[in-house]
Amino acid sequence: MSAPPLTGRRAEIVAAAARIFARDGYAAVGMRDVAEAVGIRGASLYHHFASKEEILYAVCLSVTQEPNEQTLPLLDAPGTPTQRMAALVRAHLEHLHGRQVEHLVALHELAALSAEHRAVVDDYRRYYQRRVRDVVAAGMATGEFAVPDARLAAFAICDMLNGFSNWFHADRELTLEDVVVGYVDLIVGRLLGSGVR
Amino acid sequence: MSAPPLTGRRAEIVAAAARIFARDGYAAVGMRDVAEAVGIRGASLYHHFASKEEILYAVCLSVTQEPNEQTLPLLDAPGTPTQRMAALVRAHLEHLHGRQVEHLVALHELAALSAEHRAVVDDYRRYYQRRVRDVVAAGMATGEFAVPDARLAAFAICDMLNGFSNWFHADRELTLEDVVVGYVDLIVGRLLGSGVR
DNA sequence: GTCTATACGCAGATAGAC
DNA sequence: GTCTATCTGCGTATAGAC
Repeated sequence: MSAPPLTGRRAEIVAAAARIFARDGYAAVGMRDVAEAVGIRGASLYHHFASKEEILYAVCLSVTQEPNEQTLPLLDAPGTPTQRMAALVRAHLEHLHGRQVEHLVALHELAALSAEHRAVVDDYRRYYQRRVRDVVAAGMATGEFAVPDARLAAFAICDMLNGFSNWFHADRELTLEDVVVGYVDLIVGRLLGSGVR
Repeated sequence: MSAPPLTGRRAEIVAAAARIFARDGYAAVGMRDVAEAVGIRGASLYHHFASKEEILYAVCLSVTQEPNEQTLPLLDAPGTPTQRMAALVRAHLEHLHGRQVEHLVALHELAALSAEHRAVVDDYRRYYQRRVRDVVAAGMATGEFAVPDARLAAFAICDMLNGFSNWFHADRELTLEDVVVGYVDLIVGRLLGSGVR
């Protein structure tokens, strides 16, 4: 069902491409640029990928398929909605931090995917959002969360989390841990919280 | 200092281009496509704009320069930080709603701008974010806002607001007014609020 | 698996008439 | 201000040797 994990040369190409796509924009990057970054010639890339778009697709999958398979299970673990949401926020931010350039590409270049690939990526994103909404609703049912509308809260939470990739720079004032602790508090403690701190 | 307002044919071209760029992605759209949408031939566009990138720049300015000039003054109006922030949230969402396709383009296609134009747009965005952070800090000083870090709260707020363009569809369950009321509550009442409702 | 060489289509931009 | 006609360069992708 899901794509095999990337290994060896393919993984190398995808990593290099993500970095360059994120910096210069997908359209401005040539196959020769990607090839140069891994020390081969442009034509050799076609031994590993059928097209430039296939490389972009692999980049996008690494930040949509992976979180669905690795982060979402936290929502099925034992614990209250409050605890599960806090675990999700932490894991989500830590994952984005490890794949920041890939995520930047996925945020900005979805339009360059083929219709088929775009649909796959969109499905992953929609499902993730749906699961977030479901935990919010679960917390509303237990009385832990005091928000009036789970849909709106889920949009707010996902936008906050994903926005991270756009502004975080490891070399500035804030550390990853600062953001994780701060966002767990903002999201679980304040945005959703019932006021009982 | 600021660009003259768009009028007549130029405005028509920018509006049509924004719609098509938002739907198909800047790179996938040809000058001939933009021209067709306003009922002229591709070459005729060059009477109005020097290049395709200049059209994109005009689109981006309409959702960065405009909010800075029209929405930010609300932060200088009389009233408490709570009141001023609530006014900003409403005005921001209403502005985005009126320029949704332009904003989608600005969110996704910044990489296609020239370095000079990109710098101008980035400056507008940074300044807006800075002003939001300053109101948050002002509310912290008066004790109205109970967040521990103004920077983090400002990122959260801006990402929530701007994310709106990505998911709002006028023909779905939520109306613009639903979102405005809901987000004023989430941001001013809950995220920032001191608990006194 | 990587190379050299090249095909070739597309899209941005120009020239110049009306 | 808009047109027709055209140039031109660039970048994906292929062919085929090593």
